[in-house]
Amino acid sequence: MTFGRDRLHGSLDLLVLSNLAGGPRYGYQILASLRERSGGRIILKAGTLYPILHKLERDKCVRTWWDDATGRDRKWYALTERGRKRMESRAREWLDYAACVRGLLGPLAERLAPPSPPLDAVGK
Amino acid sequence: MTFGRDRLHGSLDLLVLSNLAGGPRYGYQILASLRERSGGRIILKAGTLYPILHKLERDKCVRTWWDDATGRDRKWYALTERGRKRMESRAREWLDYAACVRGLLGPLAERLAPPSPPLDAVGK
DNA sequence: GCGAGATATATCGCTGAACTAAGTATAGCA
DNA sequence: TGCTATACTTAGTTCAGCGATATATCTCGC
Repeated sequence: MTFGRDRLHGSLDLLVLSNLAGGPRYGYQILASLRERSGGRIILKAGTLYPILHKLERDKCVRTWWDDATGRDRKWYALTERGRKRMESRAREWLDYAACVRGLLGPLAERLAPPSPPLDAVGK
Repeated sequence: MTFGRDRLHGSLDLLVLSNLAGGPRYGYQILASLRERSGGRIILKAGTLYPILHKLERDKCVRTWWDDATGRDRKWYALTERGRKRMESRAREWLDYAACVRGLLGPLAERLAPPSPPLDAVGK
């Protein structure tokens, strides 16, 4: 199942920021990285990603430069200190909200819970 | 901290459905219930809730009736079987997405993780 | 008995994040 | 020579949640 607009809403910039936390990347690479690392469930369109990157750049959360050394013109993005801070606060908020929803779902969450701890060794 | 529009987006109907899973409620009661059970962090406005309830009603996910026995005119909402099914599928999707994001955040999530299992008895 | 504030529901218009769609341009391969 | 993948950009659309506003009743203090 691929996650749509409703699911992604409000967490996309966090996903992009955290993706850049692994080191500088160029746009197209971020698309592929998110697709792969999500198991093909987060498929961003270019028209969705680039405006986000432009905004992060405007906000000085990423620093950018062009590189055409490989023949291909690529625009690279690297997280700034400001970007790292924003990532952390956005992550904190997101995790907090997720915990809150889980709490509200209560037993329903327990029952459907499978995927959260992938290191669940407790035999059923 | 109260969660804003970006956080709530796409999970509000799930929250409403799951709130109704505890038994029939009327609109104003749902507002109060969500506010309290979230520790004051999910504050819905009437103008947000009622359109959601109307849509759930149109979709036959809730059954409704008016009751003025107490003097107050109240419109009660009860989950239908169809609504219960939608709640489950929406919950499954949400939990799945949350797990996916957690996975993408990786060590960042571990580091900021505190709130997720409130029943954490494992001594530190 | 009268105003203030809580209770209770409804609707309209706005905002902005994410999407669609379309465009530009080059590399590599059949 | 075209087709596909790579790589970035921008203009226009959609629609969920929000703010503002309207209506009406109940309760409490004064």
